[in-house]
Amino acid sequence: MVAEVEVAKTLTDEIFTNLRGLGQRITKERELLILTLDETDKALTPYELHELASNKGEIGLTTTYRLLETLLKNGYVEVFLVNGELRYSLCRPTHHHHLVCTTCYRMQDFDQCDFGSIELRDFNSSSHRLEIFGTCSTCTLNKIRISN
Amino acid sequence: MVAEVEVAKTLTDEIFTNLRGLGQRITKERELLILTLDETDKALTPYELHELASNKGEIGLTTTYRLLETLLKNGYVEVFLVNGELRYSLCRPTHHHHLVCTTCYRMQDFDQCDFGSIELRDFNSSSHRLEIFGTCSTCTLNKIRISN
DNA sequence: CTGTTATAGAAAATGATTTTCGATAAAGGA
DNA sequence: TCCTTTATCGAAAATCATTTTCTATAACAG
Repeated sequence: MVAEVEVAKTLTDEIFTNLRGLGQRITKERELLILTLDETDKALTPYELHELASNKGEIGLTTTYRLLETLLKNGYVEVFLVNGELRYSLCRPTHHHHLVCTTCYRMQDFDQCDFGSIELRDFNSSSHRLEIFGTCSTCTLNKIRISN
Repeated sequence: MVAEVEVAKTLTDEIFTNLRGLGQRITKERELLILTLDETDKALTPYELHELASNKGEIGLTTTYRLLETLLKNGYVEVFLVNGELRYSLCRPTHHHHLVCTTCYRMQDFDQCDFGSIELRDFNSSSHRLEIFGTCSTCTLNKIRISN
């Protein structure tokens, strides 16, 4: 028996494949937007994503909104409400939580989570969300530097 | 020595006092809005709050937005992003979490929380948020009833 | 009761998101 | 490779939520 080599798919490839499987087309615009989302670890507003992607090719803002909606529906993007704005960040549709820097909007995954075990009375829980807000190490250093 | 009887203030009275302390005025409109928020256990959109309060008196939508902003700034209201909409719910400015019914938007407080103890590398955490989404007992019953 | 000033509310402005619709191009099949 | 089908694109208009502006009103301190 030949050992099957399981090639770890990148997240972007997984998304492309999944969207194609749903009968959707991978256009150069969508590819560009998804790659742009993947390259940053910040949670972006639709406008910011559009700006970033526009540096690499022509993209409409409408298209940006449409792609975010599609990704959201399929669990490949999460929305955060930070400082009153909605920000989007690429993710795998699996269980995880986030550290959100409220200064630079950089995100880190955070996997410690005990909530499978919590007992709830009279409530049929389907999902939960844990977000930890604060300042990342880079922004903490910058603040110290600025105040000196 | 006479034992002081500590009268437990209602949340609404606490808010009125606090706002007055900040030099703000308690108008009949603000009173109406705050009482309306207090009477429901649902998280409301600004529009819904305005509708509800309008049943009891004349209120402008602008005033509704302004009050929500003030309460938010002072920690007496929390915002939730549910099904793509922002919803507000009255709360005490203390540490707690929520069960959110994604069907009727009713909220319950939820106090079990171990996150004081979590160790984070390279992240200066200032706050966190835990939201448990699901279906409350009433909505669960309704769904069963409807499907039969 | 009176004066000061925060607040109310209508209307306009803004800003974000969605819809519309003709033109284009992705992907599957011949 | 070349069609054919049809999902997607993008510009513009429409919509919707929220904020700002401005003047009249009313809360509350003295």
